[in-house]
Amino acid sequence: MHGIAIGQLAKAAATKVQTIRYYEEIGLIAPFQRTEGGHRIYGPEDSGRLKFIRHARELGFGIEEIRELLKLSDNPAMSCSSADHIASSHLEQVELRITKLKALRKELKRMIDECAHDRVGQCRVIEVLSDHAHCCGDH
Amino acid sequence: MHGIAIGQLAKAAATKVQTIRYYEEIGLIAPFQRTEGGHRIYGPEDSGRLKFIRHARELGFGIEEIRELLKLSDNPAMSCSSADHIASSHLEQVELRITKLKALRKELKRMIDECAHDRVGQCRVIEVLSDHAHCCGDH
DNA sequence: GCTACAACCTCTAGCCACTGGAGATTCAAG
DNA sequence: CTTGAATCTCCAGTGGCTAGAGGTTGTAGC
Repeated sequence: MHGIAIGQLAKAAATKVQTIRYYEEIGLIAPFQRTEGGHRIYGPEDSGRLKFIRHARELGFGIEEIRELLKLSDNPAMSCSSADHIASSHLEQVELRITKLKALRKELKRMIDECAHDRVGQCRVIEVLSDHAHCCGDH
Repeated sequence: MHGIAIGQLAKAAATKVQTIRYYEEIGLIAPFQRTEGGHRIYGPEDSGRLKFIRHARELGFGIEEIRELLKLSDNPAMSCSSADHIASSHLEQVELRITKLKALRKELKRMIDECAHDRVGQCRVIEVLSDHAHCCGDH
């Protein structure tokens, strides 16, 4: 019996066993075979596929985006522009999140810096949270 | 009957009605009274409380953090250092997220920039995702 | 062949912070 | 008194896993 068990696959891609079963459930990856007793058996190419998935997840791609990217990766003759499009719009989202988080950081810093009192009654943190008008940002 | 209905409260704090009921369920905010028919009636101070919650959520605080902040806000005589601590550690988390997102952005940009081919077979996006070794970051 | 025991199986439920919908009831205006 | 908007409760779903119960299989050593 050539092939590896789910535990080995998990270790190879630094994933949890349950996560792999979950990916199977949603149709991202499937064992090419089962043992008589029902244990999953994976081929070596599955390790690459799972790493692909994990890597894309680390880069923040959603499951549907990954499903699309996998389809592209499975068909090397297809146009590259789809992959490019997915990645580009994902980049946009990331840019947006960075911008928002920076504004947030500014707000938090200001809030904390100005809190030099020892009673909550004069606490800037509480005060700023209580009244949106204290904000400088536009959230 | 003085007091406002849940719909008005929702409008005042730019929240959905269901969200307010959810906050009640988890013990963040409660109507001071109900009508005979069971409709919730809120006092004017509830609007401030809800805005406080929403504002803290916008700033990325989790529910448990907000629960703590509300407790502090309800007791103005308490020490300010707790609020400061919550806000500071939250700021740390934000800093961390920004750092990670910036690394991610770099990765994505490089991936997209290098993709100047028209077949997926030569697509950098797919290639980078397939092999972690292509990454410059440390994720 | 037998015994341990690790690894695997399926199924269910939980996480966070909501959001949406079904179907019934209540409130306020005219 | 009628209409219709607003509210009520209860249940299910989102995304991307993660954890656990309770049972079965695979494998190594004797």
